[in-house]
Amino acid sequence: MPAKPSGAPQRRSRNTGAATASGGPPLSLERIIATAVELLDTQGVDGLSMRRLADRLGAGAMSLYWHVGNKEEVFDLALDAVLAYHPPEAEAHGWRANVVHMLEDWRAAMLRHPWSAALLPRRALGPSMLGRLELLSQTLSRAGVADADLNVAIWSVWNYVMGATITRGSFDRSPDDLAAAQRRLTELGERYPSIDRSRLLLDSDWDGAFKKGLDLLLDGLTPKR
Amino acid sequence: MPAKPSGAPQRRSRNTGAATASGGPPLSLERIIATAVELLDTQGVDGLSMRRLADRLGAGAMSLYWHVGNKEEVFDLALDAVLAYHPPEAEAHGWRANVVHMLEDWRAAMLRHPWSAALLPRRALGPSMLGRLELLSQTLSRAGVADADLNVAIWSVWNYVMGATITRGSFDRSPDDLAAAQRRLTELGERYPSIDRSRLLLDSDWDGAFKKGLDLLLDGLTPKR
DNA sequence: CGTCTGACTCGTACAGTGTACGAGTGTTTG
DNA sequence: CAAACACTCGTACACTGTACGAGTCAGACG
Repeated sequence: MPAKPSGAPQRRSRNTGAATASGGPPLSLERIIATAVELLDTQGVDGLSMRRLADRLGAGAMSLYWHVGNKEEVFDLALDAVLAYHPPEAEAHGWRANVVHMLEDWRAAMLRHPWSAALLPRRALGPSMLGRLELLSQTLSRAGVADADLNVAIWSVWNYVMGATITRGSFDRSPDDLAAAQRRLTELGERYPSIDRSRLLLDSDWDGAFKKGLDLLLDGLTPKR
Repeated sequence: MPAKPSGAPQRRSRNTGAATASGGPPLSLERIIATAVELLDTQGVDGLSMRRLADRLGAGAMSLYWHVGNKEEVFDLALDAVLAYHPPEAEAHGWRANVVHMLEDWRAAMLRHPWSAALLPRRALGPSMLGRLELLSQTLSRAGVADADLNVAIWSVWNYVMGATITRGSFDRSPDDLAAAQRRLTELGERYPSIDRSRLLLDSDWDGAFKKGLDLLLDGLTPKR
């Protein structure tokens, strides 16, 4: 029996210097995840296959499975890596600025890595997301939101950002798709006149709308001062 | 040359009565999509393969490709089928009730078909979604939202529902997963004290929180009366 | 009647996928 | 030295989406 208990994969990565067959740097969980993120950024969700990932690492496909239980875990870890939050060290701008910073950082991270929006609904909450939730929870609580309203407040803000990011992410497609959308929209002008008139899908100031809506929400959720 | 121009797949479905090899009812786009939804409901996103779908229809796998361009299109059509909105015929409850009804119906549909949340971020807006957007746009506009604020209002509400549904969807997992989550959460109580204290992930009254948050948003977005 | 055209079905084949299995390597420990 | 460990990886298998082309049948046209 070699090792590899499937119940709790170990991923110790002591990495005592053994290089891969092609002489590249040794495999490690960090390197695997970093390369996975790279691959996802350049090729999208469907572009990530275990073989391609291994190739980029100069390793055999099955070598990955020593460090990782299965492909899903690669997705989980890549997602979590990309969503990690490092709050700014010097801050005294008040609770609201902190919350807004964290949420905008979240949104920015997901837009920087568009595949994350497609992955998020499938995966459970990883440490990064839990950390953000915890921060949100603490900050709102400290801002004076009553315990009875806290959960509503947290989820409202959370959901808003989640939805805004996912919606937004589904709109920056390739120029081809964009041209097609333009064509289709004018053709559909009669069927969807109000959407057409407001140029909802075309001219929307996403970032501005995001910020405005968030402000409104926070105004409504926290005790007025 | 048989036919089948790949540029614009035809899917006419004249269906002159030719039955499938196994004697079942003939293939048609409607039957394919309905069965696809069935399969997605019972087996999830990964459970839908062209071969399985064809088997359920009593047809050969490649027969599907006469009616459908590729697998992605099956996803698109299934998603759109599930998200179609049929507003109640008799309504005079005012604009707000109409908006709320449509949004709750949307949320209910997505929770009834959990795979839809995973699919939505990947696909463009289909007719059903556009129809809902159009309705939302018209209703808010008629309710007195100024043109300048209209897009912000639409997207805020939209994003809220989207996020709420996706978040919520990622929490009703199998009993196994739920037990595991419970175990993990108490273990993580020290790392995420505020989440733990508020029992944010466990006891949350999702439906109540959804409605409250939505009310708050609508209050903030529409002219006060 | 024969032939033709188009609608539709489907068997085969191919390249690609995730990963189970087990043999291999080199290092550390007893 | 031997045994245990940490790790790598080639082969194999079941399964995927779908390109290709042959096959079936209904109705139209001569």
